[in-house]
Amino acid sequence: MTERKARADAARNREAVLAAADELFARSDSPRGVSMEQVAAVAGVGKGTLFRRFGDRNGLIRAVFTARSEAVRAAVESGPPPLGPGTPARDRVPALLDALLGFKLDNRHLSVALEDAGSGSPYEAEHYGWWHGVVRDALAEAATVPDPAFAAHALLAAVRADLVEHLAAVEGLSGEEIRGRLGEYVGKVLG
Amino acid sequence: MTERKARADAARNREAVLAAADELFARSDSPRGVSMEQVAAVAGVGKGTLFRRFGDRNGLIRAVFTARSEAVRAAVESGPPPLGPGTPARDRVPALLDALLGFKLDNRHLSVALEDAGSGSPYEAEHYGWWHGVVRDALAEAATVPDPAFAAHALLAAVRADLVEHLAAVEGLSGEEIRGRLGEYVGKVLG
DNA sequence: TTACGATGTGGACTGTCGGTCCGTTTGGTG
DNA sequence: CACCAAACGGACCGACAGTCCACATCGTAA
Repeated sequence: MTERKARADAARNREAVLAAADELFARSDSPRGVSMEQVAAVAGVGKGTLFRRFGDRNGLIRAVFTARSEAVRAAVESGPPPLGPGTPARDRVPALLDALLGFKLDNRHLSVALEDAGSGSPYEAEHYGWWHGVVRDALAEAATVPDPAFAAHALLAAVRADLVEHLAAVEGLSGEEIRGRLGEYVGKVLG
Repeated sequence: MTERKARADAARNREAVLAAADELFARSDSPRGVSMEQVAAVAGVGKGTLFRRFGDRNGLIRAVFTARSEAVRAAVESGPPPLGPGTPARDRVPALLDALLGFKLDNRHLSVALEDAGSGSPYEAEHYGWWHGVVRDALAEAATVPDPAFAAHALLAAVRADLVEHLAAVEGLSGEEIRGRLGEYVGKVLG
């Protein structure tokens, strides 16, 4: 029964690393410009600690991403309409995609870093599976599209981080403009 | 006027490198598993030569990709309907996307390698700009969608290499199944 | 309070890889 | 055949992900 309590310094370090990584990814132009050594240094922690806690580079990025996206996830899983469950499917699909887009706009660097993903496609990340499931189910319930699973993939692809980044940075669209266009597009797909 | 003729060995080496890279990308599971040194070795060429000809890793991948996609490009630019110009826009859009999907299915490794892209998003590659232009124009002509530029991005996103790879490898769909679903989806978008 | 061992720590070290540099070779030209 | 720009190749460099292990620290039980 004597379960050793987790050490306090470990938790503190974990937070420090998460904060440092978040910070650095936000500052750097390209996620590849951020090295693990930098993260460790800024967090005031040794490299060994970093790898012990997060396994590898991807693990770290995923951890930061997960922490950041907790709020949206909660809103979708148990928030009020139109995002939460119990919304008419027809209205929920656009709301879901808009929320995801909003999140990516607010966390561009981080999202790009995650999809950059080193090895392993974004489609292996558990968070993608989760979004796909939610959107697919909503589409199925709306029943306006022949193959909900495929349509969910296709719609999610329309808000991929690097596309969003391109629209914002290269084509110079504002967040609101992108949201508007996505909304129209989703409307068209829903028929 | 005395223009020196290009050296024959240079051309030969260029081809050797292209072939070696193609080969290696096809064999390897992940594009990152292929190093420049390997390519050089298989091509029977020094590393210096490799970099002199192609600039950097991305340059090499782009060159291989460009060489491979010459045929599709030609078919779109000056081939017979429904791919070539002079096709009713309403029919051309699905044909374009199907052709692009077909190409990616036939060249999965290479396409993934290109989108992997090291630094720099796929949206910076000139070939993306070209496809986007063609699809956008066709959509504009068809006039069934409010914002052709955005819709073109969204539709092209639906055939991104890593998504196609995921559908094929993880979800186990055959090429024909993917084509079918994409066709339905495009139909829905065109309204 | 103290002694002890599980847990955590940090940074030196390693292997790999992209990219550069430069002395040498080679193919075309006159 | 002599010449030289173009092409070559591989030793070399710096950076970085990931490993390893001697050492420090926290929580526990006596």
